[in-house]
Amino acid sequence: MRDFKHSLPMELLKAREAAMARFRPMLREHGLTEQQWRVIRALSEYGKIDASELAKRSFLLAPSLTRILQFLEKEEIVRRSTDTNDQRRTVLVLTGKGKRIYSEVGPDSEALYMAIERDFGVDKLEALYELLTEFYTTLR
Amino acid sequence: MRDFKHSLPMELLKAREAAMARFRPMLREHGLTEQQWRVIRALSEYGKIDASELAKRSFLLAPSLTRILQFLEKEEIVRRSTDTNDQRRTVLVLTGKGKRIYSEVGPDSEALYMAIERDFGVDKLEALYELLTEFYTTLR
DNA sequence: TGAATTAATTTAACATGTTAAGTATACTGC
DNA sequence: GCAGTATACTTAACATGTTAAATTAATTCA
Repeated sequence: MRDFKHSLPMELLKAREAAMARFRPMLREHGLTEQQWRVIRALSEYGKIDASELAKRSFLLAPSLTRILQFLEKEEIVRRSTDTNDQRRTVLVLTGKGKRIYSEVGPDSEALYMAIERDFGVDKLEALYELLTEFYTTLR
Repeated sequence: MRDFKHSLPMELLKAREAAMARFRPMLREHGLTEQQWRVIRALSEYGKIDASELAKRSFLLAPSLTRILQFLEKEEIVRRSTDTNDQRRTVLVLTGKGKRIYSEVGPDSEALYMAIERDFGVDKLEALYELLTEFYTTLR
């Protein structure tokens, strides 16, 4: 039987956890979870998009996104409206508050990325990105 | 601001999800979650160990492990006892049923690993393991 | 056109992730 | 030997992950 140390999902989890251990405290300072930040970031980059698109961009399952949007709407970080051409669709945008939060968290996030690049090396980080992308592209 | 496509935690998540998408249906057939399987696997490899050790081996936080062990004990997959030298510690072992489950799931898991090796390439998979290990070792 | 099907989102139910607080036992130094 | 501290879990509370089912609005096609 394969050595437990070579459990691929667990190794990916460990790497992810090592990264998140750096980001999580910073996000917590801003009162956000990782997933809420992913949604804010996606909305900031892609502007006005519907929930399906947002789910893809932020890599969240629909039920998770539903709950997160309920929270973000309550906090007045996002605003929702109904697509006029397709009433099944919800369209999301960042509010002023949402944009302000993005502009506050963004630089902190960027600083942590640069620290990771410094510690691990830009070249190796690029190689890792490359392998990861190739991996999940191949497996699909 | 960094391109959203270069979000490291998300890329790691995507890779992990691509792998789990293959394992999850198989585990479901056996009535297990990924985490329950990690616990069974760790107990099978390391024998009789206490909860702290088990948490480390299966990479689970203590509260998650507590709940998982409650489930596995109810299902009579693991048996718990108290360490005689340190009554704070819980010691876990697989039951006969637990060992049987391990022997049934193990080969299915192995087959999926071999399929991944075939699709992605053993060499690249090794390189990925290498980079991942180096990454989380460096970041700690 | 209207019944059947498909698509977008939500709800439900249960498992796990995450942080903080609680409980019981062991250890340490005076 | 005992007060104070540390350790090993467990519980609590809330957020997210995962699957299935429900709801509502579009689409299809006989």
